[in-house]
Amino acid sequence: MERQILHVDVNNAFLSWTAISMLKKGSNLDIRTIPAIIGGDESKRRGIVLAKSPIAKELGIKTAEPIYFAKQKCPDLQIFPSDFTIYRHYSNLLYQLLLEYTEKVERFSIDECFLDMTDYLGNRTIFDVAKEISQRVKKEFGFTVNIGIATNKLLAKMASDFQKPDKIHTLFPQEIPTKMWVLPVSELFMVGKKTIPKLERMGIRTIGDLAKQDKTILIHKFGKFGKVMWEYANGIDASEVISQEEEPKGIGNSITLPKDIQNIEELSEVLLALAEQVAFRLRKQNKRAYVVNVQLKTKDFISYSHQKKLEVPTDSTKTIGNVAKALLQESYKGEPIRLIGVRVDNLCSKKEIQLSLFDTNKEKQEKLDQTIDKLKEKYGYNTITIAGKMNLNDRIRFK
DNA sequence: TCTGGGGTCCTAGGACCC
DNA sequence: TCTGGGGTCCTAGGACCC
Repeated sequence: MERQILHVDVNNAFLSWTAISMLKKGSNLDIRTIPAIIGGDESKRRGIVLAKSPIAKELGIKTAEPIYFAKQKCPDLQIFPSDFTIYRHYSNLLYQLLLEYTEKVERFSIDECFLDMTDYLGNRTIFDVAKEISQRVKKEFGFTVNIGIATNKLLAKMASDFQKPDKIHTLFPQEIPTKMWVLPVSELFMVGKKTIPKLERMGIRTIGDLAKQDKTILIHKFGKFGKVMWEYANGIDASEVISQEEEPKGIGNSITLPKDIQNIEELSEVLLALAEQVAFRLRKQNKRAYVVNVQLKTKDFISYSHQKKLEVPTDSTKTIGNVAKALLQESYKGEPIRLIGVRVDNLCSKKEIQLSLFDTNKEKQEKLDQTIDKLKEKYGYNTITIAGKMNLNDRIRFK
């Protein structure tokens, strides 16, 4: 039996959500109607485009490009900062609305959901449901979505990407040649900027070219990824809509420094602050981590990382901080650093750990962490900080 | 020209074991 | 002298997504 899948994608999510939030606060300017973007802070060297208005798009401005470039394309571009508290709010509203139609809703990202409507249609058609969702979102929340209708997630996602905004598209198997194969191969999900030239050299320009390419050649050249690409090009995707929120596999915190830092003591300070946040989030999830990883990016945009697997998984601020510091000392080559980050991986849930008993020092540390966490929950994240971070807050902004 | 931050998954090579 | 093959674990790096 063919499945009935919807992909709901918020149009210009960050910009639309910022727009309606501004309107609600009494602004009489709808930034969706002017050349505008949501962007990072250029003075802090985080100046990239996160979302763009339709007019900005017409002027050739692209998501993730430097704001510097965007301004050259449009000198009177209006730039607004991002606010994830607002985005989470609207994302949740949308999610709750979608749950009224089926319990099988997958939150694919902050602004995209998949719905498996197969067993939830009753006497309605999938088109009725898509239309109703589209109209209700617009009327009840004030933003628009694109909806893709198909028999699997990949096709539904490709469909929602067709013409925007505020559109419903289908991509049924018989429509693949006329609607999908004609598109440039770069439009296919998972075909990124490194793969495009490789395919180009093989004479593959459209998704159709890729679909008709010999699968074994692709597998030989790209391994597993070749198989996936070929299947996607042919509209094959058996993956299920995962309604259950998946457990995180790792937690990271990184920052582009407002200025390059070449001093290991200063880098250590930043690292400890980042580690503190990672440990806090880890404990909030009731998890512990086996692997601690430190990532560095030089002023020349060369990235490298160093990691260590622990004998015993940890959620302790002190342990993660100390390991991270040691990793930094082992790997830092002395160049000016643009970005520094800490992440933890190989997580396990707290329950499944056999506690090493009689470790009074560790117990003390745990109690301290718990106390701090409670204060953070109650009074805000920056209430209590590790020594040395206080003066750092002036230089860096934390989430 | 200037280039975020959060993730996931895959691969390749070396260490080590039997 | 000449010197296996397979498996697992760990690390580093790279590709992709939003």
